Amino acid sequence: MNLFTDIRSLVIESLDTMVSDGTLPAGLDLRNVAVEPPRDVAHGDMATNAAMVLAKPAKKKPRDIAEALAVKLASDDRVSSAEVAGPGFLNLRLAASVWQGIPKSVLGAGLDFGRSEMGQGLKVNVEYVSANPTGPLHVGHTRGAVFGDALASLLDFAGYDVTREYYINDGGGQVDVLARSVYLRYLEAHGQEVAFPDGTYPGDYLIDTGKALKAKVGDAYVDQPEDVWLQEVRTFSTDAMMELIRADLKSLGVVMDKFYSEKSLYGTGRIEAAIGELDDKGLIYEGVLEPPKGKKPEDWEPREQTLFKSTEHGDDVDRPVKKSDGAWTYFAPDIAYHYDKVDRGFDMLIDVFGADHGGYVKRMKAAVSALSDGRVPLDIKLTQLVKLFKDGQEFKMSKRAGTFVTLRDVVDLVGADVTRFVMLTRKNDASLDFDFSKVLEQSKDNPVFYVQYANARICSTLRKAGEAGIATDDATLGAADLSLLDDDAQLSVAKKLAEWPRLVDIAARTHEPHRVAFYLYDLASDLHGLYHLGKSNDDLRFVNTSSQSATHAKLALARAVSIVISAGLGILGVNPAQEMR
RNA sequence: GCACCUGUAGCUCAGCUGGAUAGAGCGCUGCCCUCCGAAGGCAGAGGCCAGAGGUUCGAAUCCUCUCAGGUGCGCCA
Repeated sequence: MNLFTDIRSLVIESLDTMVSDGTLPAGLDLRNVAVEPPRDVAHGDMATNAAMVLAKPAKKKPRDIAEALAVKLASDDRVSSAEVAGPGFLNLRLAASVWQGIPKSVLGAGLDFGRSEMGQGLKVNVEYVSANPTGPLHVGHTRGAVFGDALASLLDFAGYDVTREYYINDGGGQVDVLARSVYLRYLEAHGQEVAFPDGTYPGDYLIDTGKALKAKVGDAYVDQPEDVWLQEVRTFSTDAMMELIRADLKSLGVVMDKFYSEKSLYGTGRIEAAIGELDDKGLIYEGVLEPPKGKKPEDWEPREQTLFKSTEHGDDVDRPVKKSDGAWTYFAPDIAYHYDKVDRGFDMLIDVFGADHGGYVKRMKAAVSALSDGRVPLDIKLTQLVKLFKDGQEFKMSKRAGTFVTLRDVVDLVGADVTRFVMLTRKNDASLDFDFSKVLEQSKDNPVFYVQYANARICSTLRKAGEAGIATDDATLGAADLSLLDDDAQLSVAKKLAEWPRLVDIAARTHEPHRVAFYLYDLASDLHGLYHLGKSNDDLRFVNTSSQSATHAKLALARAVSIVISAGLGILGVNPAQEMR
């Protein structure tokens, strides 16, 4: 249920009757008619812009439309008043019983309250992380992982059929580099002195992989030429790295539905098929690209390459799919991979990239647009960088300085819950400050704590009530007489709860899970405020033994808040704490 | 040079398919614990929404240009 869409339906129905009784002309476009919470609570519970939107096409004054509409709306039981205000807003106040019914709805639906049909079961593929399998995940990947995972959960909650996917870049030159690096560690495991030249990965994390290789093949590759061992060591190494990465992700609570290997595209004709598809559409040609103006590479030479005419689908320049030596560029398998996603029947694709891949967005969209004839939308979300702080001091990551921070470091230090929540307290396209000291602080300055604390408070209150002999199970609370919730402070919390389904729709539509985090903070704030009113007003104390029925009603409201916090945190992948320690 | 992202209170940031007097936290000032968790609450001060044009009933939001910061720009992925 979503009260805002319910009331919007009522507005639309009323407008329809106004059409049939001749107040409004037929054939009006009602799509821009909105029912929203007003910014200022003094304006009522909901406002509609219907009169202003329709004034011009209906050739009527907005206030005239609004007044006629007000009469219609006021006749509905749910509406207690409808007033024309400002330039033609219609401010609605809903009957207290509507708000009093919200906790009951929440208790009835449980964690599914707010679940939406918006997605209509459409198949969505969310691709995220997709880090090169050459080492452990670092902080930058962490943000992408959390963002993608929360977005996937959000879309699931909004009624989409979601697949979480990781694209393994195991087909390019960097896995050769990995294989050579592991080979050096392998030699080291055999007691040889090794040096790591430029173009190899000197990180300690490959020591174990080298030993594991030794355990598997013994000395079979020692002092052998590269063509003997490269292919096998490459497979062995990428498998090992993916095992590492899966474990890293798992420590964050991220579990993928599918890992898709780039390598699996080679030698199977799939790249050729994808490029062939583009060729059939007349989008592939041989040509020479202009050098970028103002930043000409020093070794620039005009060379003929196979190009994709991405400019026909919104890109700025055409992009090479083959190198001048005839080998595929990295773009070609990416095209094939996205072609495969389209082929698997997804209705919508989402890619989550780091901001440093921003230059890649237009060509990828162009490719999907071309391959699906514009049928399948691709949204690419870029996650901006994470700046690390300790005690307010920024420190830069540097492998050389030993301040390279991995995902695992972060999770070990502050925990998966804190990591996830903090990563979502900023819009994806804004950079994020992550202060190791601050995120562990137990104060309202720390939103993770603040939201957790609200839930813990409710759980504590319910526990206390139970100890006082008051039944606190959901069935009892759901049957409470909620008309006893008649204070404005209580009703405004119920109103905030009623916004949850609407927020889910907005966040899912905009692909912005951070909205959930901000909503939860607001809800927590309302709860804390209401809680404190109980300090000075016994009637507002959740547990007040002088009236058992009122206590049940108030606990129903509190429990409903707890349920929505739990559901919201669930989307973010954060555990709702029952108590603070 | 071009593309993308960002610019909102002293600081860090929200701001709904364009809506009414632009919000929150920190910091600052002043209050509130015999009582459900004060790890909290209430109130106050603080704004040219980077700047300039435009679109319209109405713009922080959409369009154009300018400025500032970030990211990237064939044969790396």
